[in-house]
Amino acid sequence: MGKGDFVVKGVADFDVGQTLECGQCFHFKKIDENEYGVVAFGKLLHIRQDDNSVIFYDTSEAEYEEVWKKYFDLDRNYAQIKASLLEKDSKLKQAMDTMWGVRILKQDFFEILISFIISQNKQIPHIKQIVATISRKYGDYLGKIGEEEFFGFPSCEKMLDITLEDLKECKTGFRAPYIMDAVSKVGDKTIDEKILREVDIHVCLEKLQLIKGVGEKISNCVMLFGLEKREAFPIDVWIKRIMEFMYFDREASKDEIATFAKEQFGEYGGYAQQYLFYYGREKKLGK
DNA sequence: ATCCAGGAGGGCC
DNA sequence: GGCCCTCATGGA
Repeated sequence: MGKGDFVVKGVADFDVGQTLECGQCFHFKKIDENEYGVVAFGKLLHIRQDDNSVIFYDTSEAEYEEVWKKYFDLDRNYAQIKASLLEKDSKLKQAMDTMWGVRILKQDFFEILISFIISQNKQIPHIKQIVATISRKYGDYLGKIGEEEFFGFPSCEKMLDITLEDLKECKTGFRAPYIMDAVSKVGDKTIDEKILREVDIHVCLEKLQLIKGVGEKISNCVMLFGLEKREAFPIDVWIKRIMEFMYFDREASKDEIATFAKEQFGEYGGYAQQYLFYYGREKKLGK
């Protein structure tokens, strides 16, 4: 009764583990080595990779084309992106060669917005836990892989009914009123995804920061991971340390780093950021 | 135990 | 503008 498995062979510049574990996504569960359960856009995917062939379990070709190929950004030429970055900056080579299989996911705007509001002053495992709790309590049940149950992230409409107390029960702490504000502003179209996609990065940054608890860093994450603005360059504590270590050899302000990154990486800022973030964090650069 | 985590708001100067 | 404190919670 399954749709059958869909297998993609000969994929380049893609590693499912690296792509999911690099810190851009909080809604997945590792099943085994190179094998994951992933939730996105109200669907559950069971995926596994063996070298350059990727198995999408119980997935039709149509669903792959419509949903997962886009989600994993598989129709983009990363070899060209890497070459362009390297042409200007050979320092990226080691990070890029190590994290060669990272692709930037095209995730849902609303889920990314709420997830990165949650992310402030928290470690990645705990962010994942809170996203899972909110999904379990307020999202739709999507199925299970083994004993693990998966739930979709609730829509904005559904979250409009949630109270501050409900959110605090999900361990969101001082972020609860921030989430309430985001839900309300997306709900009444003060924040409109369609418009945000059309405007340039500076206007987008301003609009996103109308939400309480959303500053420059979270806005840049939302633009990069949820609005496909790949020039965005989020600067968090890690990227700050890594950039200081690799390019400044001294302390540098976030503004200074942002200006440098724009000049150095340009339209590929988001890709550079992701390779550097993941590599630097794994190697504990600058710590 | 104290410190810190993919930050941001608010008060102060 | 910059600097400092605080926010709720859990892991090292």
